[in-house]
Amino acid sequence: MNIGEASGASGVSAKMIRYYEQIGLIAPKGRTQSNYRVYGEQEVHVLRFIKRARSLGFSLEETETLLKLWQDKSRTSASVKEIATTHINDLERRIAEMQGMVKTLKHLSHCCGGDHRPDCPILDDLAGERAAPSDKPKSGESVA
Amino acid sequence: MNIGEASGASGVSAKMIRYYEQIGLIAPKGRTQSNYRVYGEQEVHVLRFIKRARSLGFSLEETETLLKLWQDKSRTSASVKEIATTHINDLERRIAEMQGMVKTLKHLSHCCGGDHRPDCPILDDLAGERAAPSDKPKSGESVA
DNA sequence: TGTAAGGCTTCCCATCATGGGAAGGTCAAG
DNA sequence: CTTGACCTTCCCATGATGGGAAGCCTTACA
Repeated sequence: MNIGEASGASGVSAKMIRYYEQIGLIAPKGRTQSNYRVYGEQEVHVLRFIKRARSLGFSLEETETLLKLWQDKSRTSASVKEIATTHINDLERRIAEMQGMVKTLKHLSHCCGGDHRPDCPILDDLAGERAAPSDKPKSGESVA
Repeated sequence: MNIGEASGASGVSAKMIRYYEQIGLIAPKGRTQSNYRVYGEQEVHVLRFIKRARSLGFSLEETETLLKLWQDKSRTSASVKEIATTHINDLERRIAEMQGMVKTLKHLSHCCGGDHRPDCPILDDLAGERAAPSDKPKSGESVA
């Protein structure tokens, strides 16, 4: 299988397959005489594993760890679960951060006329003219 | 005011102040004879505006637009509100995406013993051995 | 007044994951 | 044998930020 076919079979772009090889995440089964990368079912399976891990938001570093655990038959499920749990916490933290932004922005938008006049609570807030007291009850601590 | 003082007064790192200048977002009031950047209250105000916009998740490009609107006294609040609304939608889309990941991961984690044994539904899912049917009712469409 | 510390300058590099594109070799079909 | 589609490597770009080096400037202190 050429890289193009492996790409089609795995959903990972050829560009990314080469990149994953470069960073040591994967390797082709071999090369043809003309230096073309050759892949088999095994390699495509690994690529699909990576794609799925990425789609769940794992970084390539985490994905690499998961990949090693997958291939290590003596792993413990606890070691995998720990990575997943850490990742869940990370996602939830980022979600909460963005939800805070949304909450503030919705409040400001609600207060903004959205008409032809220049008066705008959104700009007032950005400029530091406190027009949205409900979000920042204490000091000027950033949301992010 | 030197860049260091402007940084302290605005909460934007000196590194970032220089970068914002480089991309044309801001400019110092001037330079000293020895080529030091000089800032005034006005510039610090702009830096704080940028910082607040960033903390609400606006990109630098959006921030630039907001900054121009802020300085344009003939703007309409509708134009500002539109940017905010677009940004809210973007944030909500990303939040939903991550919530999907969390949902799947929590389900998998819940199914995972987290013990010393190697059996792990999380890895099984990544490997494509469908152990978590509740998330992917139809085809193999990625979450992301 | 000399010197040392610390601040400023520019320039280059790294991150993270991905894509674009150029220059050139290879393969398969016509 | 040519043409087009594929492959190779290499370089560059993204977005926002930080690190660090080399060298100049300023301030404070002895």
